[in-house]
Amino acid sequence: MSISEIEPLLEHFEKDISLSDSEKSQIASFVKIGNFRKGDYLLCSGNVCKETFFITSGCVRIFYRDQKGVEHTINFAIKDWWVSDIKSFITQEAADYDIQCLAGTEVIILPFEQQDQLLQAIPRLERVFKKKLEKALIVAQKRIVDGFSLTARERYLQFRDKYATVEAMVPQYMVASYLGITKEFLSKMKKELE
Amino acid sequence: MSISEIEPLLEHFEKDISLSDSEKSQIASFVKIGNFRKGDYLLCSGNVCKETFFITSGCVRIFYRDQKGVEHTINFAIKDWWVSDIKSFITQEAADYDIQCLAGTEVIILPFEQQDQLLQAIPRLERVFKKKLEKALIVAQKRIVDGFSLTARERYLQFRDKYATVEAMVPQYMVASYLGITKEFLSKMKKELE
DNA sequence: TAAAAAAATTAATCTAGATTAACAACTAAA
DNA sequence: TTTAGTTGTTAATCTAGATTAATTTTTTTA
Repeated sequence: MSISEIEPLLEHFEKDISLSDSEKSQIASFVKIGNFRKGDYLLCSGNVCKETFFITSGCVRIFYRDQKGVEHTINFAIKDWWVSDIKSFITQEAADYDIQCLAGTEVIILPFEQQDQLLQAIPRLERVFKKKLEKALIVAQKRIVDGFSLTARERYLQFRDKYATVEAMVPQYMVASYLGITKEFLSKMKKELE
Repeated sequence: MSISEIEPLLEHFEKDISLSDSEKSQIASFVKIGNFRKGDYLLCSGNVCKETFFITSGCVRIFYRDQKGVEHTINFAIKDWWVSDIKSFITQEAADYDIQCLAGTEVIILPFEQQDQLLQAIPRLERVFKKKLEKALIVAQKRIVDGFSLTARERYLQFRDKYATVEAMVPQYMVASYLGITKEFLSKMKKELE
């Protein structure tokens, strides 16, 4: 890959650390570009998650399909976010989750083996990846607590507030599955809210 | 601290990386020992979380007290687990959560400033801390999904299975608050399960 | 050892949100 | 421009789990 093609990723890294030109080309040599259409899967549960994706445009969701076939959205990801099934990626075992594009989506792909090499080549990046994990954990803990302490309505209002961009990009029934409620109930709630 | 006093922490680290004797004494110089009685707070919400705790004996829980004063248990921690309010610890801003001892508890304390120094002194430890974060994130994501896809009964059975040790150490109403149900409902469920 | 405090149980009643099912609106392709 | 697929709405009914409140059991402390 050329440096210009992975500019969004470099900018993302440079929020936390600064990079020399040679480091930039090193990074470019470890990643590749992916282009996907709406509906495409970046990962299917049951397969091993062999790469992490950095979204440069579009929108994806990661979700779990339960025993009854009901889908539960774990997260949406848009521009400047990372996605993967982290458990599968780390252990290189079968994934529990699916990752699906909700629009035409461009990603920068960091394969498992290259991630190791990348971190060996530029150990300062450890900090960046660590921060990413910390942030994700804080958000996940908050979501657990919110699930316990807030009503569906309060969770929806909070979501609408914080993720307006996402709400505009995804079908309503996926928002419901992110909030942990049925699409019917979300529809009812939205009507009440006018 | 002497090396022998922090043996459990060293063993914990040595699951992932090996340490020289001089590194061990370095570690010892960064941490201190804490001894708390049942009911004591390691952290009160509103204060800054100035340290991470590594539990060597006893049991603690981290919980959130909501607007109505209802407590929601985010996690229990026993021997060989770390606890802190990670958001507050990282940002050094006021904590949202409380950490309370549920029994006489011995901890090894790693203060905020010393963590930095420790990681600078022994950069290989970054990997250990990263693994810790990854594991915590995987568990948290699973918990979100379980909250959406399982009944209270299924969640309880799973908890009982996985955390039998913890269940034996903590009052039932805290298990309920971990599962996201009321103590009354847990009591009813347990009766049905016989 | 009694008294007080903390934890657990029970049962009746209530409700947020699920389920079901029919229908309507929108989108996209042929 | 029709057809089929996808997404969203509405309304009736149902239920897992909450709430309330009284009572019992267990633990702690004096």
